[in-house]
Amino acid sequence: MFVRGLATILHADLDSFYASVEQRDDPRLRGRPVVVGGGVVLAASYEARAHGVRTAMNGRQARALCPQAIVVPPRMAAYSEASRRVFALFRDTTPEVEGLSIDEAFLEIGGLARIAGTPREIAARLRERVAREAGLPISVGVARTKFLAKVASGASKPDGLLVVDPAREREFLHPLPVRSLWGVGAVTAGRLHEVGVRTVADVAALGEAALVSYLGPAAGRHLHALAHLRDPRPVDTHRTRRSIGSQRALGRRPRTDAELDGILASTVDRLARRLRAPRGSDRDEPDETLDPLGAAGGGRVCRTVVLRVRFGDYARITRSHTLPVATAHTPTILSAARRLLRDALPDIHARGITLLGLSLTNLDRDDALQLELPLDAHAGPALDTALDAVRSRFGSASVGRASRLGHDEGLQVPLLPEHE
DNA sequence: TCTGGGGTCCTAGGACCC
DNA sequence: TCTGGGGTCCTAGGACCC
Repeated sequence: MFVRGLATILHADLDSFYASVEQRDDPRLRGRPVVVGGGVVLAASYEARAHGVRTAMNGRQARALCPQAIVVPPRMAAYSEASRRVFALFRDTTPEVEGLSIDEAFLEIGGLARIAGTPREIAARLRERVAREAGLPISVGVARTKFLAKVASGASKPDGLLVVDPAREREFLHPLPVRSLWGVGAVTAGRLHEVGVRTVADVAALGEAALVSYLGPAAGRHLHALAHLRDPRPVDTHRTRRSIGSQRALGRRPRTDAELDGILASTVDRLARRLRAPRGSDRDEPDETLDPLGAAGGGRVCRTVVLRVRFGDYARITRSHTLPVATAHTPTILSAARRLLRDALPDIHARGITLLGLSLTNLDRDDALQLELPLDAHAGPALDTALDAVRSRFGSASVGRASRLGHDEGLQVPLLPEHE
């Protein structure tokens, strides 16, 4: 019997996901080193990892480390389908699922004790179902907080289960290297190493003010809290996508302006289609994992267009433009993207270009009601009245991000009906 | 180590407003 | 007219994650 308020968050993480799908679908690959992706390693099976092959490593290096590796091209559609199947099992475990990526999610399992057993039993049953019904190995961590659950699933890999006893959190976490703190990458780890901080215990021994002075207010406070086992973030089932983007590496050879324009136009076309499509419908993006409203919702609109360029020397820049009104109209987005590219052309001519990309951000739902509110004492009551009206029609509604309508003209506030 | 592709969040400065 | 404080939005860059 477990006590509510102790171990209640489950982090589930499929093991070398793409490679596992390949081994599942082709028995000849089982037990053998498999590398997905030729130019760059997108995923490596544990047999390949044993030879030092790692994700994001370049293909040549991977083949040098493990000549016997079987290299297969990625099959994104198969991975999306596998992800959908596994997420259905997550949602069958608990309605409170927060997808983090195609192969990873948090599940809130507090409150399930009566009907489903202890956290360990729930986790073991989930792992067994994913193995049997999706044919994939999955590692699961269970703990009192998101962060500890994630560290636990990582520590249990591959194909493991680790439940962190709330009485032993400190002894589990403190010996780990700082790099295992969520948000500490190569740069932050280097900065901490400079001041002699190597383990989570070292971080915990530092005052919050010292961490803030090394790393800035957000990162400093965040790390201080994590090292002291504080992580109040709840499992958020309503996360929605904040941007969509696409980029293409171009190699080193020179490109004509016309070529770049063609790449830009096809990128805009693809992104605008993804924007307009009902969420959860596009093949290589299991959006519904991040957006449970996806199936019911309409399309989206964007307000900001971001051009991404990597020059011949691999230095990167971004250039962005925010439109006066949100849109999913291909020609509108394309003309904004073209203006950004045109302004970057002199630099591109001088330095060469090795990557061109575009992101669309400031996303909203296109069925949001754009409510215009005065900037005065009537705004609050007017918003309440409008929310009541939307809720009486749709059942429930939430308030989106407000934006200003010029100087003194008021606020524009999207009201998002929540179907069902 | 000669470097993919998809994302998230934070910071900092300038413009502008009250 | 000058000065100050507080706030938002936009842009650019950077760190980090899978």
